[in-house]
Amino acid sequence: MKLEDFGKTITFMPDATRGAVRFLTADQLKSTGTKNVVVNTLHLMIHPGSETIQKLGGIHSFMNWHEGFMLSDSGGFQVFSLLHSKKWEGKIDNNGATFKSPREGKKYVLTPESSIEIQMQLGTDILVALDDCRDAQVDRKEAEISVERTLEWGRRSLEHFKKLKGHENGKIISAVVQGANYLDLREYCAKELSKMGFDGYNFGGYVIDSDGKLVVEEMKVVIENTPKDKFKYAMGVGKPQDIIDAAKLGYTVFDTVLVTRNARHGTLYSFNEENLTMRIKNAKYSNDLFPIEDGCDCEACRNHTRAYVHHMIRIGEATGMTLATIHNLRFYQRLVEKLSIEV
RNA sequence: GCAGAGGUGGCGGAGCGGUCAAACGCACUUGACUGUAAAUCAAGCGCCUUCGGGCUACACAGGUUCAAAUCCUGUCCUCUGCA
Repeated sequence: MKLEDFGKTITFMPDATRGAVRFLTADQLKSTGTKNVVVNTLHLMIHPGSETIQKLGGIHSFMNWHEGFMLSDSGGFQVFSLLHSKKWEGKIDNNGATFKSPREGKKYVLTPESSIEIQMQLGTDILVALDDCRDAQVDRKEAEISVERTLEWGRRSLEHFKKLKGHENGKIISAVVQGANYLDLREYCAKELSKMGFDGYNFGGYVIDSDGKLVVEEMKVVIENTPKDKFKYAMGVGKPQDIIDAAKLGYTVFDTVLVTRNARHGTLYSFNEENLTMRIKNAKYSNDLFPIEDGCDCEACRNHTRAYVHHMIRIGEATGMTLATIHNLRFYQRLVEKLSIEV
């Protein structure tokens, strides 16, 4: 597939935040039908460092992943999940964000320019402009700050991308639309970013409200106010139903941590279950000889019983997490295949 | 046999007169996780309940006390040292 066709069909990208989809080897990931994956700028910047990855031949080669494209998230989500939520010390101003890693006590600075620089060094194909990500329900004033900063950081990111000849080097760049749950701010942010001319537009912010519902109205506004011929990426979306709903709106690119994290925690997906999920750790599966999902062609379902996966996960054996992750990712790829046929 | 230590909920292990249905782990039951500081986190976990509370419990049997898992006596077990 050519990079200009990215997002023309629905794609689900697992998160390999620190350079691996947790508990899977590249071959195992490949077996799930996964093509494109997401890595994280901040986490790879801290370990092992973007220069190191560059010296080692780039992230594709480092991870031995050649099935599809790699997208690097800018670190904007960590501005929200680590700094705004005060899990890490640091500060955010109009120039950028400073993260103090509690593990090494070392400071890391992410500016629009440095984020792009790092992403170029990583060697990913699809870059993301740095943004100031916020919760879905921040107050109006905070949302306005977030939008203005995201616009300015978007402008600077794009400028730096061009300066480093991103397109000439075979890369594309997307921008993130912020605005929390204020529809007019979403519209404003989308329109302003669109004027700048990015290759794709991402719906950013925390994608679910306090009731756990996908913020559909906000997502719709962003679709309506960004160029039709550019890909739309719903960052962090989501539960199977959320992906179905977002795809109906026009989003074609998805990633979420839920698939793999749920797998590790024992929540598995199945089209045979009423709400599409089953909790494999539940006592009732302890002597169940059926596969996780009848009809699934993944390694876990072809070779193992629910009882086995139940046991492996309960005793904390890594094999259980691996099998569960393989199954959940295969489920998502099958989900996306179904959606592509319907769309 | 002698000397010492001890017997607490499914297990390990606190408590050593009242605030103890009993800390803290583990196990168990259920739930949550949405651009990953998550192999994490939360709730429940004697029995009954109209959710106010009630009942039975800390080896067993007695006793002291207003009050005992906690103090005393006896019985039965377990472990460690010495013979």
